[in-house]
Amino acid sequence: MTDRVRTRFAPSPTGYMHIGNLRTALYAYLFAKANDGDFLLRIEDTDQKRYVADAVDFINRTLAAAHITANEGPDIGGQYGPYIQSQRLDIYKKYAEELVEKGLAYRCFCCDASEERHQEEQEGKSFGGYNRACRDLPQETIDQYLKEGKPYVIRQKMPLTGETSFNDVVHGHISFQNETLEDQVILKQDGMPTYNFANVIDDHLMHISHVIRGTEFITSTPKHVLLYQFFGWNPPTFIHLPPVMGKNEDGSVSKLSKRHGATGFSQLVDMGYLPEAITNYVALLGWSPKSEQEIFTMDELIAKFSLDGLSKSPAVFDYNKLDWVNAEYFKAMSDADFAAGAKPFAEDLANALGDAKWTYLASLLRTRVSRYNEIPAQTGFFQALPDYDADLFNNKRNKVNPAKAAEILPVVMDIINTVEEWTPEGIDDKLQPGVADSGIKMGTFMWPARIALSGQKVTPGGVTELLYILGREESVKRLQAGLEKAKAAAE
RNA sequence: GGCGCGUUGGUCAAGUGGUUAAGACUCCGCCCUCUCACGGCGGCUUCAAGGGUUCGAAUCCCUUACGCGUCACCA
Repeated sequence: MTDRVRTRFAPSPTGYMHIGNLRTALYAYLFAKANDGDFLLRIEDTDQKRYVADAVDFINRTLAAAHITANEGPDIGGQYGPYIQSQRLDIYKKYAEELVEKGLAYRCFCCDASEERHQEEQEGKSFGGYNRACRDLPQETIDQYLKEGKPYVIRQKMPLTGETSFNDVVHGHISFQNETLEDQVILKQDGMPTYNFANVIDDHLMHISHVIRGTEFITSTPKHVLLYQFFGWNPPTFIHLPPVMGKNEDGSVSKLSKRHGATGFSQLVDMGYLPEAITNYVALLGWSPKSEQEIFTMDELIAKFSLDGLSKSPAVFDYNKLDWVNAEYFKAMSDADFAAGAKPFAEDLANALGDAKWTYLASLLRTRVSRYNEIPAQTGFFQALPDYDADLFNNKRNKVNPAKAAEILPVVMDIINTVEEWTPEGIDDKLQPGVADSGIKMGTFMWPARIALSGQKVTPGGVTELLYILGREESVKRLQAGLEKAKAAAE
């Protein structure tokens, strides 16, 4: 075999992919591409109990959205397929039998209800482990059981002494005492292989050169290494990634999961984060380009990615930083693209405004939101003037109060009456000189207008922009109502 | 509990025996300004603790603490 770099992403089909999993896929993809290698997708569905319908489709869609494309996989095929483990059962069976024949594995007829045993261990803290009762069964007994049709599993025969070690790219040399290794099941009663077995067989058969996966697999790696030895195969290079953590309510952290809120890739997209931004942020969680650049296209990531930038310690997922990254992408977008992307998040308003005004509004919003779903909160007043309090007319800094507002508002209305062309420029052409003529400071002058127009102190854009978007008729109506409100409050 | 891995500001993180310990996010202040935002400038806050080794340690060694992971016919 050549020394071509080949990596893989091997998820089990649960209908969910949080960004920790996505990151694993991303790094495997980046590393392969950075080295002109192949990246493949393999579905590890050896646990029928956990199988989720359409999960494979979901994984495909997620990877596609993140622009992570496989060279080989269930839908694309490839010369080492099939790429779905449940379709490779005869392969695992063959290799498991080979190990039994070599005396490196054995049939175990104990059939203990492992799930219950596991439960007990978890709760009772009795970390017993399998007692190896069937490890040295006499051949006659085995034949007898087989004839009776007694169900069995196949277990890996671990060495009882010595140690097994391997070199991990991020952690260095790691070794385990063989006596601590359980005679793990490699082939289940139902004929399915376990993860620890199928993984090794497939990685070898698919010529995987670098195994990139989470640290949770580091303790099972010696078992894998032993399996490679049993078969006389060269193990791949191991790269164990530190976990992505989520912040718990009490301030502690733990491995990212659904408990931590919306951390699924698709959930984040639904919130209005751009797939590119999510990928960009995730790339930086646990890997450093060792430069000050933080915004990367996928091609740049591929060009810059290298294993020595991987960190050993867990990283905490931070929405603040994701917001910032996403905002950077917004700032780099064209108004038209932003308007199009934002539309689904404010469908009614966009339709009511029409393309021209919606695009204009979007241009104002583009630097003011860090994800699309912040838009409704900032634009609700365009569709319906909120029932605001006249108290809003008070503003110390600009020396405005309801009485002052009652003086200013009529002037505003007079000015906009003179506007000929209802465009931002046309409005501003009258507004600017009008304010100057009034002798009132700009900030003071605009304050009551903004309140009357929007019913709130903070608006995306200034009065000119609000007037334009609202339209002449609606603007006058709101200014008039504001005047009444200010007058009433001034008395 | 055994085993494994980890620990640089609130978060991400550079740093590999000699640096004023980068940079980014967050937060705060100032400037710009028709509010907000953008942009510009500045500030707060860090080598988990204790022992060594060394002329010199965030960097090397040991111990402790803490965190995470793992001990399934789950992956």
